[in-house]
Amino acid sequence: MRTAPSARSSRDTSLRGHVYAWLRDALSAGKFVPGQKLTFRSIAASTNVSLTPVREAIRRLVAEDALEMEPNRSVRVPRMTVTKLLELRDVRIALESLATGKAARIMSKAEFARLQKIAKEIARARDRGDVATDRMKIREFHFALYRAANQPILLAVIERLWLQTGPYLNLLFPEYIGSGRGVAIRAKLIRALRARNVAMARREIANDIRSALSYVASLADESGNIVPASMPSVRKRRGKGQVS
Amino acid sequence: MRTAPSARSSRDTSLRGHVYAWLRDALSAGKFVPGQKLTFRSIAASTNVSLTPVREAIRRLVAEDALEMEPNRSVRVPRMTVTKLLELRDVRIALESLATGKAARIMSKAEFARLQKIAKEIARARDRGDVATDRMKIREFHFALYRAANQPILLAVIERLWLQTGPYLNLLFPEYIGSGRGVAIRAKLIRALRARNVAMARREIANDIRSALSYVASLADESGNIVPASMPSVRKRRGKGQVS
DNA sequence: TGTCTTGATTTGTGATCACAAATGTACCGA
DNA sequence: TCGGTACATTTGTGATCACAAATCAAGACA
Repeated sequence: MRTAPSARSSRDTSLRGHVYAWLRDALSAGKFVPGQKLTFRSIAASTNVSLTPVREAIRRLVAEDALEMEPNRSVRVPRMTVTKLLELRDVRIALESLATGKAARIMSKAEFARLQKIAKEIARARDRGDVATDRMKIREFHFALYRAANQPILLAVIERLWLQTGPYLNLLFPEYIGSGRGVAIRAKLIRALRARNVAMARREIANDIRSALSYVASLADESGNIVPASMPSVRKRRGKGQVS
Repeated sequence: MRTAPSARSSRDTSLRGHVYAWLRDALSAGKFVPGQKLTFRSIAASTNVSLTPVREAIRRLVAEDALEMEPNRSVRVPRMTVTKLLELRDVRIALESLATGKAARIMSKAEFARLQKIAKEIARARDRGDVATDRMKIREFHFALYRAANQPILLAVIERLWLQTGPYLNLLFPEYIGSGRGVAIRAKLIRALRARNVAMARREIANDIRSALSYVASLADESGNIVPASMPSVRKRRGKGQVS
């Protein structure tokens, strides 16, 4: 297996690293309600550690824009808006095109094969309706590609952006995913990579990101807010973290 | 005056914010030797605070890749290499071109004027050989432009990248700066912006970054390391943080 | 009923302490 | 002279405490 969601903090044995991973995974999985306030002590209780490591973990997430810290010094799960999502879309297109272009030039046969294999696994998971591994494999596909570019700084920036896009990619299921748009693009992408056609590879990855995130953006309500799927039966005590 | 180096942490009255700003400015100014190990207690002593806020400030810098944390849990000032610098160059080109393109579309007259004014101030500082304000104004010019793009996420990412490029831009003085290459590009850039010529504006900002950072990269020694200028008379006790 | 005030509680911040891992140093044997 | 071991010191980590700012909950008054 060895999924290793984040390549950078793999072997972090510290408590702070543990809390960080716990929070990051919870955020990615959409286990928090956007706008929800997180208190240090409640997280400390959930993870069975003292305040100290919790504080440092939260501070890191804040630095990565995965959490927001308000002037009144309370931390909240960021809300997603169309504006923000479209901005993330454009930044991701710029950076992931760059990474794809670099990868197209230097990828090895083994890396082509790995991509192909992951694409097959995505198709298989999709056939049996396994949304969880479908999502995981999509992420794996993208990062296998970007890692092949051999650009650690670029990779780190892209990882942070994915952390922000976080749970909202769940909204692609089942409609967008079912449309087969992603499959077609991925096929063309692999073909372009194999041919070392840099321009075409860049175009395809850009298409993939653009169509997916534009679709998610189209799901916004009238006030521009976007609510992630797979949420934990929304808390009764509304009003607290909601409209502000 | 009101320089406000980082728009995000402007009004941070906390001790941790103070330490963060202190460290960030010291890093940007090249007051630390690359590879130098920083101890929590020494920074706490320098800033007259306890370990707690120092730890959180350092953690933030680490998250922003402005400091490195080794597996043996010691934090060091990152060393710059040609490889890293060229990667930063390409990422910066991608993102700052994007920001410039957006800005070109929506900039107001007032913002054009502000850019023009800063360009004049750069020229004036240069005439009197004032390197310090020259550098500061160049930064101001770029960020006035990027801020005009009205893309907060993009701006935050760009800020982090500049933090990494940090003191190495000092190496542009006096040779590259004296070549007048930057001045010519900036003039064309402003013209393109005024004409709302997106493609040309993007091309010019890309040229600016590419030529500047490629020049810095050319200053690397035979082993690929790059040493910043304006350093504090290198510590006698070598061997500690040097070649490893 | 709605608004302001007052007091109780929650919550983030910073300092301090204890401890273990990492580092440095002196001493020993080959 | 070189390599390794034992001990002392430094240094990051995590827990705990004190405190002030923020938040909440009643109660008073209009």
